[in-house]
Amino acid sequence: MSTIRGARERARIEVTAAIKDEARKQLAAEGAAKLSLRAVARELGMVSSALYRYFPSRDDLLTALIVDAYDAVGDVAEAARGKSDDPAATAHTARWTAVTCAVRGWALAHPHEYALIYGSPVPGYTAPQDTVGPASRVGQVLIALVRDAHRADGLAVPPLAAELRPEAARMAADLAPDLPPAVVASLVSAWAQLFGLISFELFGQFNRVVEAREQLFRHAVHELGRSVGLLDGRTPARPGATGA
Amino acid sequence: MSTIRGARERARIEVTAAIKDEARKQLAAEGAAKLSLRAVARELGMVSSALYRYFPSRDDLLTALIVDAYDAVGDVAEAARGKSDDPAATAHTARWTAVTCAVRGWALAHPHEYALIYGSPVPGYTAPQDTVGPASRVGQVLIALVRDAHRADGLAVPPLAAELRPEAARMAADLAPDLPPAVVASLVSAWAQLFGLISFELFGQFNRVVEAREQLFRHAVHELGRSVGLLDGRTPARPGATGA
DNA sequence: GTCTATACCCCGATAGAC
DNA sequence: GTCTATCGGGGTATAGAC
Repeated sequence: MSTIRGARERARIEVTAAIKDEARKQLAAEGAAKLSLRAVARELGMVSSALYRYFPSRDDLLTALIVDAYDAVGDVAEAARGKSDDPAATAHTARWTAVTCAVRGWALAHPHEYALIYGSPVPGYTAPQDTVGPASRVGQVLIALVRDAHRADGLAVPPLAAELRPEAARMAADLAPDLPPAVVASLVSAWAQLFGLISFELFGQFNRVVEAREQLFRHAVHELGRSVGLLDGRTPARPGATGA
Repeated sequence: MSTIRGARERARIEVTAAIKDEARKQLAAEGAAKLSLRAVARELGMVSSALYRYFPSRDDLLTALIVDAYDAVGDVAEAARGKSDDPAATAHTARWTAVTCAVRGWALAHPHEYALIYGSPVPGYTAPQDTVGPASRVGQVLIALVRDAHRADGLAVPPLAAELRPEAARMAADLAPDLPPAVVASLVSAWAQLFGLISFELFGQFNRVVEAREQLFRHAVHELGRSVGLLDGRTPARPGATGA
């Protein structure tokens, strides 16, 4: 009996995966707004009403795709933090570059899933609570990376406008109490700016403007790394530098 | 007879405007992917086939909305460049802040039109040539602003990675031959990063993360201004500075 | 868990009368 | 330039048989 239930569950998992795979194909063809259970069923040789046993509504399927996409890019970012281009474990800028380039690489390889999570919100769809954990993973990787750098080499703490000080303190308390508030504020900015670079490339704003996109990206994220205080070999010798 | 033609043309312009206004409302409710001529006609008390006298297809209506949106944000940016917060005409960072804040303000006031032009591309729609001019206007404003600063006070030319040098030269030749290539490359990056900040705020990535969004934005764009070489009062005294 | 059938909607686009 | 009518699609979701 347990084997029967096991077999049934296995089948269910397989069909669920097939539905999501087909849905991802449709995402590419028609976009998230037009994702339809019927079309997925048709392509799978099923009838639409059968899908409702797997996903109670179109929005639930969409949520599953969103969670999967956040997890996929989160996996890629975490893996890239583990192995950097540079063998020296202390080369934190190399890791910063590795993580940001890995995120860009995933986005270029999965443009429609990227658009699903970092593009315009799907009209009429409101993300349930299930998505907030996965959505934070790339940010967590960046925080962890900067934290490592802070502990090992210190950071060149960036300047912080007076009007931003309370918010920086609040964000730091929320996100990384062990980091200087100015670093956390710059990191949140850098996080948004990083995805700005990727989105412009992916969404066509760089058409007829930028050709060597990887070079521009690497240059920009290198500067972003500096903006959050990463030192890339230089010893601080600047007033704001913090020790390990 | 000329008055008749005038009246007809006036009526045509008014109906065209009414169609676009209603289409913009639908953009907000359903998103660009689901924009439908039929729904627009229904809401206007017309029949769908009548709309085809004004827009030969759904995509043509979409194109008109896209061009209008680019022109609207372009207008706002150009106006903000004219009048800055700071009375001193040479306060180029103040103008930089004014322009970027104006763009953000327009985006917050018109989130769906913003999503139409800076969000995920509409599936199945390819932008015709008509959009490329209007699409470049904000970028042109930023270039003009930096050019003014360059002529008046000089710029602190940012560092330029060797691998980016050819592309920077190419972009400079295309976009602003009178500016140092390193400045042009940084400006293109800053342009993308600026919209990254706005998109994250608008598309919900800052939910539960950033509260004082205007303060964070102002801080970030101030740093972006520095990254392209704006001096904000400081005299350069740095090796890369260029005179007027 | 899959099927058929159904209720009740939506769309783009065109033809031809007025 | 607006209308009716039409072609030929599309969709979500449920009921009920098997």
